[in-house]
Amino acid sequence: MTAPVLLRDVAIHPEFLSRAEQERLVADLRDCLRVAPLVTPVTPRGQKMSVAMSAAGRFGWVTDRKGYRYEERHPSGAPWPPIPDRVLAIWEAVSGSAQRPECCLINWYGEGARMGLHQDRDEADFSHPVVSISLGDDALFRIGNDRRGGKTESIWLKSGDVAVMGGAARLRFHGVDRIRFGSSTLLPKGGRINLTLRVVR
DNA sequence: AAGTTGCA
DNA sequence: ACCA
Repeated sequence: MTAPVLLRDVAIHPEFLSRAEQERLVADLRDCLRVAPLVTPVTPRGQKMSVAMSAAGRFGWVTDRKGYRYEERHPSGAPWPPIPDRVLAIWEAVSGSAQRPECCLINWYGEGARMGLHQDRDEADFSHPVVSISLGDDALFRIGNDRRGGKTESIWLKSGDVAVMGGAARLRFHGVDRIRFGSSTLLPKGGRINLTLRVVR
């Protein structure tokens, strides 16, 4: 395990997960997605997002014409599946938080998918970090400031990297500018899965 | 409002 | 690649 890299107060653990661990995680996630299939979310302004989304845990983050919020059920009406133990173990290893995450957002990036600069601020307590796990294709991650505007910095995240956004990084605007589609062999059809773990209440 | 585009 |  390599020492964490700091980028604008985000602690990035390169290659935190071995290839075998990544493969086991992907198998767990396939089980989750059978219960809670990926959906293409719509923003409150009616624009389709380019990422496909699902979740595990008590709460899932959702967006539609009504707004951004946490919901206890998938849009189908079914409860979200539990967060896999292997995912919880990563949180316990890096978060420094005594509380367990209540949401594991599952974002799937296909070719050309992006995530615009945004803040994670739909949670009640910002003293808990957000933990982000990268699986599959490389992603160009960008991080800025607590408010829109100003300088930003970017880094390529690779499969198995784990990023912790806590403290000064917790409310920074961040996003994904680009995916190097096909750069990893983890997912046979290509693409990237990002897991974000959060304490919601 | 977690998007999109045009321009430096 | 980056920003308004």
